[in-house]
Amino acid sequence: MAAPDPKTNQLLAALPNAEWLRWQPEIEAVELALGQVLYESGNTLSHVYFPTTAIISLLYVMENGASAEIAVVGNEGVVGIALFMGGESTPSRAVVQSAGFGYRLNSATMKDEFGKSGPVMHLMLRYTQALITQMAQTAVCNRHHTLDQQLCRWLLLSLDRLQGSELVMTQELIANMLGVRREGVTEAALKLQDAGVIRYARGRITVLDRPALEKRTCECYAVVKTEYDRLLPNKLSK
Amino acid sequence: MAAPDPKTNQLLAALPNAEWLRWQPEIEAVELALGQVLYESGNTLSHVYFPTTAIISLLYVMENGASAEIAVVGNEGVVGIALFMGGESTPSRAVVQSAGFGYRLNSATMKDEFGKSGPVMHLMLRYTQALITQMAQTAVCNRHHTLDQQLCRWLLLSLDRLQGSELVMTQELIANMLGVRREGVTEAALKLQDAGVIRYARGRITVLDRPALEKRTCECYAVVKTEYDRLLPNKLSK
DNA sequence: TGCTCTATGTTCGATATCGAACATACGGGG
DNA sequence: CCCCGTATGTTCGATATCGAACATAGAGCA
Repeated sequence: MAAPDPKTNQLLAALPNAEWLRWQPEIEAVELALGQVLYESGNTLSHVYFPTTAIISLLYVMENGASAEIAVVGNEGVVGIALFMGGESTPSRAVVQSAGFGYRLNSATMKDEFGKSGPVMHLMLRYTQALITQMAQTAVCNRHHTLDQQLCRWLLLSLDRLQGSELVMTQELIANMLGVRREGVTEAALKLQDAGVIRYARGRITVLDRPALEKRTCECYAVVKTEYDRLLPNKLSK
Repeated sequence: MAAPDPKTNQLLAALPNAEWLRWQPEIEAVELALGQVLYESGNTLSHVYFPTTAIISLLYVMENGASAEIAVVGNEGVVGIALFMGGESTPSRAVVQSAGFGYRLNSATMKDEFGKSGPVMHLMLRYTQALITQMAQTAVCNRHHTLDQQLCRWLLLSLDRLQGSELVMTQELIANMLGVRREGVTEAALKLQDAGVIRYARGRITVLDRPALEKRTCECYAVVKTEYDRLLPNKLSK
């Protein structure tokens, strides 16, 4: 399978032509395998990644090895904001949650472009604000909502970043993302399957009834979605 | 009580002299009363606030009225990052958690200064990255740690933003911040009081043994603290 | 002094999730 | 075709927190 058009990534697509022409020779297509680690907690970043068909999880791994997903990044975003935020690293890990393709840009070029201020900077910052909303809402959701609701939210956020309606993802992995036990995910997923909302088998989950998922999830999904739409309207992609 | 030196705020203190001289005529001292709302979810921000002695909570209020604190901002930071991130608003509310003073700058000036790129931008972005870490860690903590641990984390984060070791804060308010029931806070606080770590009475909490708090809290406190220290070293304040 | 409001303390059963152990079952490689 | 590893299903007691109701007690004010 060949790498998709770079403009499949919405941030790359939103670049004004002048910037895009400057970047074009620098960006590099990469295939991202399930489980691949794009950066490790505390390490200096060598590249930023613009996913096209892959989905990346930002997760925090605790001292005892348990983990929790802080945010998820797909073709709407970029992995490695610490680079242009000025911190160079973050205390989280970026892991490929769904295999696919993306493009990467070396850190020096990214920082150069960002430093020119202008449209690249504003685009990156608006995206970062949307990401902040996702993180904040994850905190709220972890506090107040049931595992059933959170699973729906997670499925919807993943779905929004995929082409079809099938996720290649075991319950075990979802449990790691949500920071709960695998058995809990099994129970919640069973309810959804019994209700005809999803169907799954051995690491493949198919969403059959998206509206039903939206009915079952908490307000957090809509808050995040609305904020992404507001900050990164698709008009930009034209 | 008079307003403290603006440079009590570490971001203002870290400004290079040229920027500081430009800002000085523009910043305005404000007294911030307990419970005062600096901005409301979704509203366009008219100012950014640099707390000196006050502490501000960023919290998300759910549809059903329950709330959860996403992050806390004291004299190390600034309230209203959405302004320079480009979003103008956020789906959260900023409330004064501890009365005190601060300075504010109107949004036009802030955006102007930020747009000049240079040191103001980099400072604001590094701060924003630290804030992102705090939010991310709040999500992790909400998922994995006990109320006892979270109360300790919360007390420590507040303490770091105060002068003395006394917090003016009822258990009811702490419960709102943490997104738990008041009774839960009472139980956790009782354990701490029985252990001689804190003492409290009718809305005043005194921390007697800070090291003990640090022993009882989870790793989240240290992660956040370390990241703030890394991104905003005190060298800047000189 | 006494009243009243607010802050804190206590108890109860209900519920969600955990932790662990074990059962089933699909599917690819030999 | 069978075996084995991985994915999923099931159960049980333990625990943390919830939700609600009620008890106590300091603090300010009439």
